[in-house]
Amino acid sequence: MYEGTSNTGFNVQSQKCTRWSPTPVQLLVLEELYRQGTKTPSSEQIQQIASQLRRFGKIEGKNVFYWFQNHKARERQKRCRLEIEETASTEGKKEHKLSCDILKSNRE
Amino acid sequence: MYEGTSNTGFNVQSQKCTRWSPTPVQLLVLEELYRQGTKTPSSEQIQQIASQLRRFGKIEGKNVFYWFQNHKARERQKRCRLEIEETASTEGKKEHKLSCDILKSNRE
DNA sequence: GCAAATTAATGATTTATTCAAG
DNA sequence: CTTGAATAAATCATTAATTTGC
Repeated sequence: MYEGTSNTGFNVQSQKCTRWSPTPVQLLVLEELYRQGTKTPSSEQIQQIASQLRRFGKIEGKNVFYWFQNHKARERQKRCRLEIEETASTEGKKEHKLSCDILKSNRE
Repeated sequence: MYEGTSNTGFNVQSQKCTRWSPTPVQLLVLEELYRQGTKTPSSEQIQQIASQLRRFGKIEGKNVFYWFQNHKARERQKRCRLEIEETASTEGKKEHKLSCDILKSNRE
């Protein structure tokens, strides 16, 4: 894992320059931006977002950049995992129309 | 419980149910399947489960589909009641207004 | 004990997302 | 950029538990 685990109890997470993590409000705003269509912001957008979010806590452009990159990747991973899970029993994509058929019977 | 104790004894399961509800045995089997890893069954699985469970009472594929959807969602709800950030009481309103500004400026 | 009234569970619908065809 | 496929989240609606007064 990380290096400073043992030794005397220096709290790596508390005050010094550990890795950035968003404050709750920053996270809320980032998620909202993502939802509204900002998936891969340009560097201009990144700087703008960072400077406005700086009001809620320390943040840099690269943090914003990484956040969007990671968030997009993880959303994709999540969906991939679900789809694989779903089709695990059958192999192909042939069973992908599943629930629609099932539901259609009583859907009028 | 289920059957009426005395003279009002209409069999609840037999005739006049608008919406399905699982018999105890059906519920046990569904829960066991879920516990064993069937979270979002494919349509094939759904049909198999339904026809096996039909032995214990009236049931359709869509009932199975809905049951897994609801069960998964509600299990998740009960396991995820942390991180209520929404409004941090005093700071909440002020920060919310500001985040709206941020979103507006970045929207287009 | 038993139903009417009320509350808690949960089945069924609708809505808002996601990724990735086309 | 638009749209298809497929949810999962949010919501609606009805059933079962329970509370309550008699």
